[in-house]
Amino acid sequence: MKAKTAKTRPKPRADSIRNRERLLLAAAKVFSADAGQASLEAVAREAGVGIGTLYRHFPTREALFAAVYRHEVDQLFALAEKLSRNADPVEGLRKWLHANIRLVATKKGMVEALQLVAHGSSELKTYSFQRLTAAIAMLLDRGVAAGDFRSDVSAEELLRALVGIFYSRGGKGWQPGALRLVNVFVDGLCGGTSAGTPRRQSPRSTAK
Amino acid sequence: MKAKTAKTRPKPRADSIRNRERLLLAAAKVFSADAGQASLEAVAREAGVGIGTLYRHFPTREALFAAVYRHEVDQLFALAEKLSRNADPVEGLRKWLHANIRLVATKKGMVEALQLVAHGSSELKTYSFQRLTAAIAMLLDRGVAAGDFRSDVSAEELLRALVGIFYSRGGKGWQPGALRLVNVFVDGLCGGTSAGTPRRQSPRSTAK
DNA sequence: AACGATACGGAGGAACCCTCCGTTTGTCAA
DNA sequence: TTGACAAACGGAGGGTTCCTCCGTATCGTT
Repeated sequence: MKAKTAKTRPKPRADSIRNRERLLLAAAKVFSADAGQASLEAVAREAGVGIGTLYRHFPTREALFAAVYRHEVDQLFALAEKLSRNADPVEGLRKWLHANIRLVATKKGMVEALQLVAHGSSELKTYSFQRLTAAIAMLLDRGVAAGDFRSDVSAEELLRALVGIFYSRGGKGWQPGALRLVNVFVDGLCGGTSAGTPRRQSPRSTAK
Repeated sequence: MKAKTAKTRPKPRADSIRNRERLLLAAAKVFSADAGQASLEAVAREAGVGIGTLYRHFPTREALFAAVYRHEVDQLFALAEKLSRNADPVEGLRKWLHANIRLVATKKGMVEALQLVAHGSSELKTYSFQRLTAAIAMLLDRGVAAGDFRSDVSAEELLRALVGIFYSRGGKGWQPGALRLVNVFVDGLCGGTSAGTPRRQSPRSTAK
C-alpha cells in the first residue's frame, strides 16, 4: 500500500504530502552531513520548498527529528522482537546489542536516533525510550526468569548504558572496543548478584 | 601564590588578566544555568566586558569551554591518584566510578566537562580524554596486574562506558540506577574472561 | 609627561530562527 | 468543465546570535 499520512483528520492535500516527503528526504540528507546542528533553512532549500512550508509541517526542530528518526527506532524494536523468539536469552541480548553497534557503524542516522533517546525533548524521547526499553525488556526478562541474569538491572538502565557505549564512538577502532564493552556488561549481568544492595566483591570464579 | 597566566610570553597586561578572570567567572555562571547553549554575548554582558574582549581571550566557544572545565577534569584525576594509593584495586575503581556519579549529581559543570570528553573538538577533548584515561588506567592496571580484572578492556573503553552511563541522567531516580550500572560493569570486569574473543557463556557461580 | 604597545568596546555584515500574511493551488460540488 | 473556497505555499521581515574589524582608551615604561 502507499504511504499515508491521513489519520482521522479532515483531508490531506496532495501537494502537502509530496512536500512532507521531500522535507523528510532532505532532512535525512542534511542531518547526516552535519548531525543535528544543520540549519533548518538549509533543509528547506535542499527540499526545494519555502521555509514556511517546513515550519508548517514540522513546527519545531524536534518534530522534524522525530519524523526522521522514528523509523530507525522501530527497526531496532523489530529486531528485538525477532531475537526474543529465536535465540536463547543470553545470546539474544548479546546479539541485539552487537547489532546495535553494527547499525550505528553503518547507518548514518542511527546515532542521532539513539542520542535523542537521551537528549531529545518530550515527544521523540518518550517514544524512543519506551520503544527501546520495551525491546530490551523483551530480551532481558526471559533471561531473568530463567535465572540467567541478575534481576536488579532494569531495561531502562541497560538502555542508558548502551547509548553511552557508543555515545562517543571515536575513530577507527571504536567498534571492537564497543563490542567488548557490551560483552563485559553482559558478563556482569550473568555473574552478578541479584540483590538490590551493592555487595562487597565476592571471589570470582569464572576468572581466567 | 597568585593565579598567573603568564607563560614565556612577552608580558601580560593587568587589565587583560582581570578581564580574563571575570570572563571565566561569568562563563561558569552562565553555562551552569543554560549548559553549553548559552550565548557568548550573554557571557560578555555578565562579565561586564565587550564582546570583542571575550573573543580576544577565547577565540572560539570551545576555547572558553576548555578554560572553564579543565579544572573539573583535573579534580577527577587527583581523586584517582589518591584512590590508587589507598584502596585495593577493585574497590578503588568502584569508588572512583561512584565518586564520578556523585560529582555529576551535585556539581553543575561536571556533566558538561565529561560530555566534552566525547564531543568537544580538538583541544579540550584531547586533554580531558588523556587525563581521564590516565586516571582510569591508574586504577585499572593495578587490578589487572593482580589478576582481579580481565585484561582485555582498556581504560579508554571504560571511560566511554562511564561517560555513557550518565550521559542521559534522567529525572529523580537516575543516581541509584547509575550506581548499579557501574557495579554491574565492575562485576563484569572481575568475572569475565581475559581472552580477546567473545566466549560462550560459562555457568555462573555467584548467581543468587 | 610622553609615547609605543597592548587591550578594549561595540558597530556591523552574515547566518539563522520563526512568524505572519498575501498569493497560489488542490479539491469538490454543481 | 467550471467556479469557489479552504488549505497549503513562499518568503519578507523582525529579532537574536555569531564573529570580525578597527578606532579609541589604557597600561607600563622611560
